[in-house]
Amino acid sequence: MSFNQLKLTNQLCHRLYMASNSIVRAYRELLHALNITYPQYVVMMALWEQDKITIAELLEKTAIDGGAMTQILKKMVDKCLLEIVKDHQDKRKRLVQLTKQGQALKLKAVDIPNEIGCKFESINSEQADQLMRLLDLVISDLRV
Amino acid sequence: MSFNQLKLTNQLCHRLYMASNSIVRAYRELLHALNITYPQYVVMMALWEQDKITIAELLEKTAIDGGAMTQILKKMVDKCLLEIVKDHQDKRKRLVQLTKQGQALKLKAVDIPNEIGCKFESINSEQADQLMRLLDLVISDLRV
DNA sequence: ATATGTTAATTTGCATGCAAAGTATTTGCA
DNA sequence: TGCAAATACTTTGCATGCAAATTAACATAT
Repeated sequence: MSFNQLKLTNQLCHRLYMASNSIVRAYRELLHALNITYPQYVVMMALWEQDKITIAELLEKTAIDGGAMTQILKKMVDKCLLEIVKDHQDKRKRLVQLTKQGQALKLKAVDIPNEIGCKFESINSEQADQLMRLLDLVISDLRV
Repeated sequence: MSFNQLKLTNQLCHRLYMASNSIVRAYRELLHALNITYPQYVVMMALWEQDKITIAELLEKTAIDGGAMTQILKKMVDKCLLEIVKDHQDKRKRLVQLTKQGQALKLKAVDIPNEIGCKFESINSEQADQLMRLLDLVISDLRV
């Protein structure tokens, strides 16, 4: 691998780091009205799609760290967005379930994707698609 | 914008979030031997390229948050990797300068880019280049 | 049936990322 | 000259991300 490519890889990683921070910052602004953070929004998205799933399934869907998830869910319970109930089949497991408030928040969040989409002025549908495919390669390569 | 594209944008953001976390995790492993974190490595990269610059310039180069930078530099001073000296021209400014140890670490870090590069098995040079260009668009669009 | 290993979650400790408030300095302008 | 606005940083408080250690509950092999 050439020197230039080595430098490219380093720069690529730095760009990914910058882009991710930018994304979270952009969402922060929009989510402020809903009083949730980006990781909390990701959790809500997962639950709006499929409610009453185990924490393990939620971890799988969101790719959020397990240790962080415990804290995040705790805060969301405090906000009355969801509740955590025991699984009587397997007492190790716990099920995450939206409250009425949590379900209702979906309506308030309906414009978020559009508002985020509007920020991507210079990226068209094909580029977004391509970017997504490339990111999947990165994620897949880095998965041990 | 169609529903599918809205969903795509959301997924794109999530992928960026996942990819960035994966990158930092991958570096963590490699940087463990050097006893520094990824943001600290980014600071070192900037200083190896140009030493004795102001904190503002370092913020510009690294895209690290100002509040975080103060803490990061403090830890790096504790590790004797760099020192912070006053700028006599403008007493508001402070200059960041590598110590001998900080300079010497460059040699130990010489293989890092290659080791990271090796992890990207399924991405060739052109794809990396393209990914970088797309990320620049994202970063640019999200910059207020 | 019991010891061992595996799973599902939580806890802890450390390092950011970021907004907002605070502290010096320096500039710019009336 | 004098003072408000702009700069360059630091501090504080809150929310993760992650590794490592723990706890509780299943699974399995012997």
